[in-house]
Amino acid sequence: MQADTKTALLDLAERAVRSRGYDGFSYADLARAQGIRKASIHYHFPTKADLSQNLMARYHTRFEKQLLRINAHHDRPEDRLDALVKLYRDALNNGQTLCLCVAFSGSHDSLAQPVRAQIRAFRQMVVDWIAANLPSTCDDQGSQAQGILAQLEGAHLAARMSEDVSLFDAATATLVARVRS
Amino acid sequence: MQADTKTALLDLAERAVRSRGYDGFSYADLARAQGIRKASIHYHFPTKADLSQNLMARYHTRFEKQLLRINAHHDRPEDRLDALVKLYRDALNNGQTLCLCVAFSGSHDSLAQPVRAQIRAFRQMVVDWIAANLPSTCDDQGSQAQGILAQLEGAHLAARMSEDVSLFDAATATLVARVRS
DNA sequence: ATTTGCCTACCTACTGGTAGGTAGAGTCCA
DNA sequence: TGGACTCTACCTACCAGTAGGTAGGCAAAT
Repeated sequence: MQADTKTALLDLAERAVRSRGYDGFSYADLARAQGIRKASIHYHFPTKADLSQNLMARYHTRFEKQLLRINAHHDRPEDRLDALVKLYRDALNNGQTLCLCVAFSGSHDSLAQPVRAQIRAFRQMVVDWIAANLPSTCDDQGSQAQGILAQLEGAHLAARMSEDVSLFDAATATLVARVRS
Repeated sequence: MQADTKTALLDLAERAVRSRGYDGFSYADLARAQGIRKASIHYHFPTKADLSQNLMARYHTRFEKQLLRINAHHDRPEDRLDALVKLYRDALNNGQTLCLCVAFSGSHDSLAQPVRAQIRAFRQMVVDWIAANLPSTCDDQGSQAQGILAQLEGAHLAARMSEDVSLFDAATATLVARVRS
């Protein structure tokens, strides 16, 4: 089952990047975890850059789908923002993993150019969604959205460092309140 | 000049961690940059964990001093917050480096326990300073402060990924405005 | 018969860390 | 004054282990 192994490898790699960083995991780790040999990983993903691109592409589409689901389930801007915060909260996995985008950002210099572009595109996609779902009374929706995403990602970092999701809650408590006001 | 070399190594290592991450630099890199042999680095800092501890300790005291300087130069809470934002902006080095604390956070699993504790202590120190310098009209100063630090660190990530300091400006534009209101 | 998905076996370069040595400066005692 | 000793700050040479990556083979499925 090619597809199964490939997907399993992506799952393992995603968890690895999000918990240990891009420079913190190796093909050997992946091979061990999946129970196959290192060379077989190269069959599915010739290079680490290639693996990373697949990782980001999948993450992008998956995340975008979740944003659309939020739109489908909630009408009011405040509720949509609430749901976004919850989405990021879940992504934390109890303080064990960062958002893939945040995890990659720390290893900027080690990343291949296409991956960097994908990360920028991902951020822009999320910022655009936030901006579009801000109450129309907000002024300067662009900076508002950038600020909100920054706060969400920073809250991830804080919670990850203490392995404590309550730090995420504390750091985002003001978020929705700010938008409502 | 023992002190000079040791300081130079700390400077190099700090830049390395902040631009490439903890798992993204090696003793060999440092040795090359300083023009001495790898083994000589081990003379000054027996292990990488030891080096990291020195790094964080120095960063903590230096940063704390800068916060005290802000207090000495500004009286109004808004001005102090403004100065803090400027401090983080400068730390970005034009999108080339993260805050040391953020840079370490992504490699959580690779860090020695004492270093993790130092990072948590650093964050707490900054949060306490922010909380203490919030307008007294603010309610829930704890979450406010956590939220502000998160936004600053998230803004760092955004700017780092695009190597563009203007993203930091966009992501922090709402910050002081929020406190003033 | 070819493709798929894995394997063994290997490569070069590098990882953090260690063993043991040495030039030179400073200190201490006679 | 000069020999004995110690300390600093570096060195060469090495260790086991790991990094990402490659060449070529083999069995099963299509």
